[in-house]
Amino acid sequence: MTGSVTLHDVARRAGVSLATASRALNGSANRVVGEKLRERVLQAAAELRYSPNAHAQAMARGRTNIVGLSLHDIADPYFSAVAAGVMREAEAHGLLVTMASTERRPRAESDYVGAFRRHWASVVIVVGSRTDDRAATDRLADELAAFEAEGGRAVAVSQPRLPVDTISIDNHAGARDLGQALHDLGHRRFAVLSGPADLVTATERVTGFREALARRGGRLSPEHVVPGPFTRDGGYQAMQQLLDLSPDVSCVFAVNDVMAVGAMAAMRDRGLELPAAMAIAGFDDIATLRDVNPGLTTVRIPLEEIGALAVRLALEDDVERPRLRRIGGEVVLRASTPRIPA
Amino acid sequence: MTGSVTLHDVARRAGVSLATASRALNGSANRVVGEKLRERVLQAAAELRYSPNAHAQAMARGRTNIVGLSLHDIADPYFSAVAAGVMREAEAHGLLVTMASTERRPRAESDYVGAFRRHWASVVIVVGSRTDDRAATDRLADELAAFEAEGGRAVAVSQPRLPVDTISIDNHAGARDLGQALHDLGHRRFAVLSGPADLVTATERVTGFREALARRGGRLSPEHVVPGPFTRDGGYQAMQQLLDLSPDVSCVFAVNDVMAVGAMAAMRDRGLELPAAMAIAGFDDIATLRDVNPGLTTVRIPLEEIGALAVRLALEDDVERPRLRRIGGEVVLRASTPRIPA
DNA sequence: ACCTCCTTGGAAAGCGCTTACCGAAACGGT
DNA sequence: ACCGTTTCGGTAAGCGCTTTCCAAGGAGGT
Repeated sequence: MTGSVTLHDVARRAGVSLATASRALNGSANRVVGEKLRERVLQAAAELRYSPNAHAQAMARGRTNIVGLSLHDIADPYFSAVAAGVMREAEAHGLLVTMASTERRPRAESDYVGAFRRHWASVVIVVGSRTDDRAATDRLADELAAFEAEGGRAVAVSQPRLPVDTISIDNHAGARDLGQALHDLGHRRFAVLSGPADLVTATERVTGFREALARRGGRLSPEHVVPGPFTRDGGYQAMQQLLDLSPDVSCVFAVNDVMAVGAMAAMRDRGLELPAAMAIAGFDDIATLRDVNPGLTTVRIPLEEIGALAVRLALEDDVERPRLRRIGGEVVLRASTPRIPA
Repeated sequence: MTGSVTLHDVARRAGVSLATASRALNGSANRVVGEKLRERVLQAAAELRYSPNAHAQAMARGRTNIVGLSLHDIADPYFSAVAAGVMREAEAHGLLVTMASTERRPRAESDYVGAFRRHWASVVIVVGSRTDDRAATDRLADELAAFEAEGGRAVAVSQPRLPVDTISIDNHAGARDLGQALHDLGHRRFAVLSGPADLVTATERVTGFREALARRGGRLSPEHVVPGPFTRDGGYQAMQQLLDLSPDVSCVFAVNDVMAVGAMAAMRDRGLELPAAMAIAGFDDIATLRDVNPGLTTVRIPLEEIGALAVRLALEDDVERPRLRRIGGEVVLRASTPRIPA
């Protein structure tokens, strides 16, 4: 990096000192620069295409306007929706978002928080389901604590048990409501594509669903719970496995929309008619998937709003932390789960 | 920000000078620190949970490991796919990605490049279709030039006419190939949902498509070209408009997949059977939409690979710039465009 | 006319780090 | 035993900016 014009150059060209130039440019509080001088400085800056060095400013001021955002995979519409909310809100506050994809590697999350710490980010947001990996969670908790100890603000999304403000998606209640709604539609014989066993988000959805069935005297036999990756292909394969058992099932709950779409593809590839052959439901209400055919029954989570909320929580002053915000979901019934005639 | 431990603290605790501590920690080139001293420093750093201040390093080194990425809307799967590629490649090179959503505001792009410039980003990538807004394009070109003059590397994706390395998606050829393929399937009466008139990406796709028809002696009458926003809802509305004319059309080309899905929804809402009533094709081959029903015929663009390529181009040394890379698309025929019996 | 107070510009001290440059010690060759 | 080389630690000079402290000058009061 070379040839960049510094404040020094601006000051010289305007014939003033560095101090005056600095004050003229950021209109520093409780100090006023004379009108004509300020004019001169502004003009000089414009002529030179001066652009302040953010790092120098960060050093001198001791803080930055950076939001660090860590998520699993930006190509996943779940995360990109949250990211969109974060960015929208950050932009409204003049903050810049630095983002990292962990690709679900357990250690990456804490590594990235470390990177954000090194950058003196003012806010760090980690979004992504907690896993059972105890060591990784501890490391992350440590790193976040260190970050906050240095004056930063951290918010976790859907990762409870971290020592910071947390936005928790009520997977249990959402799945329970969904289960009840499906039961009310007349379904009795269920299967679940349950995702990875060590993903808390996935297991909460399974247990919530199971609870709903239990309440109504229903059942969910173990062979009807098929684990697999949390992805489209995971849903596809799990569904194939399920179909290989040719089970007596009228309705399948895939623990997220992307998996549900994979499952639908698997059914079609077997020549099964949807939704006649089997009803199917997902979770999340991913925007891009609202037009699949038949329309996918799901639980709507306000993902973008959650991202924005995370930023707002981080920016609030004079509150006691950590806080916990619980976000509920809303069942959305669509054509993929038709009513079963009594 | 306060209470952070500095290199000074580490040096003192290890009983060495700043220089030695610094050298021990980043194993600076051509200078070796004695084994036991290095050990001592590393241990002191670990004990204190030392985390170097990235801004101080940036200042002292005169460069950073930041990639600035500007795109229209991260929630749009097109952009999130490109972003995923950028992040994957950036991570492989130890770079951190700072991202900004312009929400399609013409000025935002240059503003953000300015912000990246202030941060001494080593790489800036701008992705998003160019519009006809001449003033905005000029400003952006200026800002990018200034950025490169200061030693940064910039890459534009699908925005030709910028004075930097450019990855250009061959919309024209892709749409032309698609048009030919559809013609070969037996379609003759076409309509196009053409997107915004000032979006070059959209207009290139329209003209490419039109060219294909012309070559085969086909036609595309003006009333069968319906403009509208580049979004799902834009596709929905444009399709409604088209259907209101109850035109004699057998195949509709929506200039991107998201619009095509909106168009499919509009058809369904009118009770039309897909694909029997009308064939439909899109563009991009968005991964999340590969499982819609009926499968959407489209032109596959390697979006993620394009993002990764952008980073690689920026990092290449000793090449003459600016360069232009043209990326072609590949027609993918699916069930949404059945063959018409002769 | 003198003094005080306020306004406003400048000098300089950092912010935390890297990296010449310098000097001391250790080593080997003769 | 002496001198020329290495080796390796320390000193200090920045990197570009903000901000405190100081000083100079002008306004206003008596």
